[in-house]
Amino acid sequence: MKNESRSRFRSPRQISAEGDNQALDAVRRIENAFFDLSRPNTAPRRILVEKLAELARTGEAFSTDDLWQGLRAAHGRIGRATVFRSIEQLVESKVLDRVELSDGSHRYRVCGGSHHHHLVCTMCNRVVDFRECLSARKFEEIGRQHGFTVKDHKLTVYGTCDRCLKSGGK
Amino acid sequence: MKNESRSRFRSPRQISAEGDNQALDAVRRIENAFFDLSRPNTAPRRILVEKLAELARTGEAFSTDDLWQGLRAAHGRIGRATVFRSIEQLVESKVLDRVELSDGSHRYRVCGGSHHHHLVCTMCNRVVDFRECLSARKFEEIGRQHGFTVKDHKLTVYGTCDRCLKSGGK
DNA sequence: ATTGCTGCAAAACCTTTGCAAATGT
DNA sequence: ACATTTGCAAAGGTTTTGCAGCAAT
Repeated sequence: MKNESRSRFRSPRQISAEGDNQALDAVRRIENAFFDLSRPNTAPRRILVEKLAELARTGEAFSTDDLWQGLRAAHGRIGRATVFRSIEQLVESKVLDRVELSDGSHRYRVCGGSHHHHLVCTMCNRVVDFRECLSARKFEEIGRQHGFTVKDHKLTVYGTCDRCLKSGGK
Repeated sequence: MKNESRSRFRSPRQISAEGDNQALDAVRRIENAFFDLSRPNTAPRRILVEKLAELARTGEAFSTDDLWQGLRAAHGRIGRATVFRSIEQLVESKVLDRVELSDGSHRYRVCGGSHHHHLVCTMCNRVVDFRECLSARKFEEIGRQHGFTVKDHKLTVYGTCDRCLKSGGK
């Protein structure tokens, strides 16, 4: 079993300290989300936390199937249902974001704690965060104009990332 | 088997129509969308146009199943597949908008020709348009900051409409 | 006559559910 | 011991696909 030290994992290339902090923060938030909901610290959950921490570090977006494959590759014998149930809980706990791709399918992503939205490459499905948004006042105003009490919002921007542009428009 | 990202290109831009008679305009745009893609003016399509014109008038959001049920009630003998294929084409042609509800499911909606976004009631799933948005310059800037060429975006606001608020919290 | 659409049914896809067995506390 | 979670398999719901027949041009 792995001993969780605070030392850094080997990083393939230099990643900003901010990124590492975010990943560490993510681990804490993932663990909290699980422990808030229930007691048992089970093997599948430890593996999940480990995997999600890795995904938090790289910022990769993944499908439920990606995650399932990754988990069983790392540890075999993990049920699909467990993955679905965990993802559901973690989305609920605001640890994961559900991102809608341009084709209508979904990916998940370990999200930083603060307000942000997503920029999605329509070719490679890479997802990147950004912070720009309308002001809270603007949203209230939109609600007021139509008789709604605004609770939440989602802004997703679609485009092509420079990697894909370079590697031939296709 | 993997879910290969299907090459689904989004069509360029929407036509600025801004007409007040949105329903009539919608009929024209629906017909154009069909005729642009193919020649045959078939019975199912005429029924579809009729039904969609009605939905444009009421501004109602509908699921694929809603539409299928509505069509067969109105005319019987319409295949599910035909409905799916038509919706796909019409979304492609920017005649229909795909709206994501707060639970992740989708509804469709005949959209006005001009730029707009959606305000969704999380209780009754009513959908309303609004025009507020970030400026085009802002989107370009977001893209530039992350090395993306921005093509499109989607802003969805979730809340509770006053009807639902009045009729008890639930 | 040719071309492309349509309905049907089957297949594929993705997600949820039921339950016995395993696991953590 | 007890409560909860897990894995499995089956079910559920939705969307896609293959194809023979049909309709429009």
